[in-house]
Amino acid sequence: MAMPKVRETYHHGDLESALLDAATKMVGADGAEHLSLRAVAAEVGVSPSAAYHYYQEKDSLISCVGARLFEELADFQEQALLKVPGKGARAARARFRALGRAYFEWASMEPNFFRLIFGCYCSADEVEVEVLRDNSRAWRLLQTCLEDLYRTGGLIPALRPYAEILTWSAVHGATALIIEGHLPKDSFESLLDGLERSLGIGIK
Amino acid sequence: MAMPKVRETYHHGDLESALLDAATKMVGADGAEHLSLRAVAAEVGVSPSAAYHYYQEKDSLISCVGARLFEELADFQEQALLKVPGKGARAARARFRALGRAYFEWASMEPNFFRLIFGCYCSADEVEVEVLRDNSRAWRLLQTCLEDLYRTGGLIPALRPYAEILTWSAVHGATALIIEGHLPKDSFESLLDGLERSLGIGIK
DNA sequence: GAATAATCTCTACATTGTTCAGATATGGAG
DNA sequence: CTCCATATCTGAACAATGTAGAGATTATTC
Repeated sequence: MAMPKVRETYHHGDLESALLDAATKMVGADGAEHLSLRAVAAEVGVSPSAAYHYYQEKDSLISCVGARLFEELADFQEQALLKVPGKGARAARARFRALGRAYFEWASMEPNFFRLIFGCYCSADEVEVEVLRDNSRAWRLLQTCLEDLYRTGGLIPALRPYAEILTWSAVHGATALIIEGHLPKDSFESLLDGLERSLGIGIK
Repeated sequence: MAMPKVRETYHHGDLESALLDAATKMVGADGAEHLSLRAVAAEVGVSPSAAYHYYQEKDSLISCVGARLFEELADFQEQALLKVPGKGARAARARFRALGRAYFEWASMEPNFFRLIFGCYCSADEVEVEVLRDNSRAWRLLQTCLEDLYRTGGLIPALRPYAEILTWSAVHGATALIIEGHLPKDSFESLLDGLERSLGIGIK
């Protein structure tokens, strides 16, 4: 564990994001369920109460970490997509795989991040479900990817209406099950194979 | 909150399972992350330390709750299967849907149960993954269901090798996403439709 | 440079998981 | 029936936690 920082100025300068950074790091290392507000404050070199000027309670801080991680996941998927340019069916298929792999790889790198954003700390209210989904960047990435596949003929037309929910559910489910040890790691590639074949993706 | 019990005998009689029962109830109501050992002991009418004769630590108790819930989920799915007898393709297809629905319904009834058994408290070691999966009752239910479908011709043969992982991943993923509010509730039926169509289940 | 606001510290409190010495009851041997 | 070993439970204690509030310290604005 890193030595708690000692600062010279009374005012920290950017305590809010310093707390967020420290909390993010510690969530990755130990899981959100073991995060201690006091430990975060100590790591930043500040008294426990100081945190309450920026976060109403410990759970608010955790939620903010979650919000940031949602963006990071989307970033990671976007980066993966950028490595697969092109407009044809072949490229569309490669993007589909890249998208799924990125999801799984991101989760595998820091399982505690994945657990946080899809666990109880970050669950959405019933009201905002529809809004949330349509505005989520990751969801839109998948949508355009499937639309590309559809246009280039790399997706069975009759399955188009189900492609999004099927893909997202399967990729998310496999990732979650593998991370918690209910499926072996190598089953993710099998899942992708199965998804492609069952959706008729990339049939030559 | 129920009044803490007061018992007359010094020895409780069946403290181990009483603690398990109380813990299970409280996990359902408040989530495993908010479970308090002291509260469980108080509910049973016993001092906090008494629990340590049966569970090494708080997390052991939680894990035991999880183990019981795994069985309950399998029971629930078995019950759902019993309502759909028959040997033909039609029955096999109905069982397939019943299995998926049971999974989702069980999780919807008590989301905190689902969160517990598929969260960090119940994750399996890497070593026991293979053993665990093959010995899991729920997994075998799905296996025989898909085998029935395959034999009766209600499943595209080329997809047979992928059917299990695809189905489990998709059903689990959709359930998890819906429970945490990332997908609307009614999308589960769409998912089942999509799964059936993409696997070629029940094509007349 | 003085008043006001923002930022941070200190102390305090209730609650938690956990430990351990000791109290209490139970079951079996004589 | 009695006594003793053993299983079972209690009580007090400890360190750590989240959080509240009063006060100290620095920044900002006029």
